Amino acid sequence: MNALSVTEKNFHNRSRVRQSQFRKQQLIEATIDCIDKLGLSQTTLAHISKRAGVSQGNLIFHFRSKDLLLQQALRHLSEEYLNNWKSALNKAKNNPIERLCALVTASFEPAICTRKKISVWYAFWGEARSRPVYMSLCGDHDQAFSGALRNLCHDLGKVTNATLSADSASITIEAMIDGLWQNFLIGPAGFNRQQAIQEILQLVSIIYPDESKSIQQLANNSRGITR
Amino acid sequence: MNALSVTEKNFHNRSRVRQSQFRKQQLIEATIDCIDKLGLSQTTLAHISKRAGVSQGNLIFHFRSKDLLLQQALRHLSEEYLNNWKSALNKAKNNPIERLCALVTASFEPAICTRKKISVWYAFWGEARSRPVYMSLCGDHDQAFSGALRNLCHDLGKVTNATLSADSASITIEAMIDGLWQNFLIGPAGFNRQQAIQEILQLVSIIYPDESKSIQQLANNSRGITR
DNA sequence: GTCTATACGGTGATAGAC
DNA sequence: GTCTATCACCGTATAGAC
Repeated sequence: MNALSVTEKNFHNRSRVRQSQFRKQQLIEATIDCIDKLGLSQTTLAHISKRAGVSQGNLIFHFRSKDLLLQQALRHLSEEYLNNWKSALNKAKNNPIERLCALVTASFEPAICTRKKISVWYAFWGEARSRPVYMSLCGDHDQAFSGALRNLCHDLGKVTNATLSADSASITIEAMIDGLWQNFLIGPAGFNRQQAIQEILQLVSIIYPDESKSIQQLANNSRGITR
Repeated sequence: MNALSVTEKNFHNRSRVRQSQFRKQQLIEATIDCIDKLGLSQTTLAHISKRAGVSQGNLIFHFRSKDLLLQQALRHLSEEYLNNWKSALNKAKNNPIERLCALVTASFEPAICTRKKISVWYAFWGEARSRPVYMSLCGDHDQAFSGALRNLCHDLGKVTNATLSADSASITIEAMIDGLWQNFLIGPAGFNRQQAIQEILQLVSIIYPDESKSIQQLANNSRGITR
């Protein structure tokens, strides 16, 4: 085996791998669609394959079993969520209140916060107790987020007045985010992302009253962006 | 048919109805256990009947179909939840802040707030989009609660200082309750009801800062009771 | 009301051609 | 990689005895 053939092989492997990855992504999307539309209990390989426009055998070929396919779907959502808030945090300036607002509003960005995806999250959460795999996939994303939020609240508590302890602030803010998410699923009809962001930033404002003006500014900016 | 026979018939009917109701309740409990332990997607008549100690045919006899059984299970949870906060509200004094605290802490009473029941709620929410029946069963309970909460926040806003508008306050408090519930399912290991109540009352305190002392008193009382 | 036995359809997964 | 054909199983629901 000479150098050239190795390069060629790598090239082709990579290309194949990429195509395979792309196909997998596509099948995962179809799976998520089905879970949203049918619920986990009625999501079958038949439905998924039909929606994806491939054969049932093809699904098994790519994921080995239905179980692993569902796990990959959850993993996909989880990583997407993780990447989203991490990049939001990276884009934010070093100012702690800006970082907090960035983290907090990230959960309501259009890429993450859709009725479909939230519905699928709930489907998995509903089975999390019976499937440790789901639980750990959910738990990992959750712990990282909680940790980042808690750190920011601690930092912020050192530089500005707070009406709650750092730990309480982070628990409160996170619970509020989760609760607002639920509104997209079973809440009032007109509820939307702008409203969610507005409410959560108001909450941050009453936790850190001295920062309310800068928070208001950030809110105005983000409103401009998301429109 | 004379008067006596009618009375007798009513008596026997009532007795039978009651026994039947009791049996149904028992079967619903088994169903909830299964949804918690297995998830909705693996909850089968076989598992439920085994857990309840009856035959599979018996289940169908009482509920006509698996679908209706699941609906009854959800309805059971929903009514239990509704009755719980309504009776908490009835027991509370007329003082608006006490009423708000009663409503808010009701969601964390031991009868309602167990890991098992929360897990089952999530299972149903996860299928709510695909099953309009579930959605409306969830939505009804939710709307009544939201309405009561909103009214209380409006009343309270008239008699005391508030850092949020009445509408925002009620949205925030409700989201916080929902988000705290999620902590029981996938949150940190040590999370418990006392902590949840403490956090939610702190939130109420910073929304209605002038009431924080009386809220603190109520918190101490409830801690004594729940221990 | 409760049981057992059974019908029937759908489900995940395999085998093998292309 | 993708398909079709096929299998073995498990799910709900029914029928009918007790």
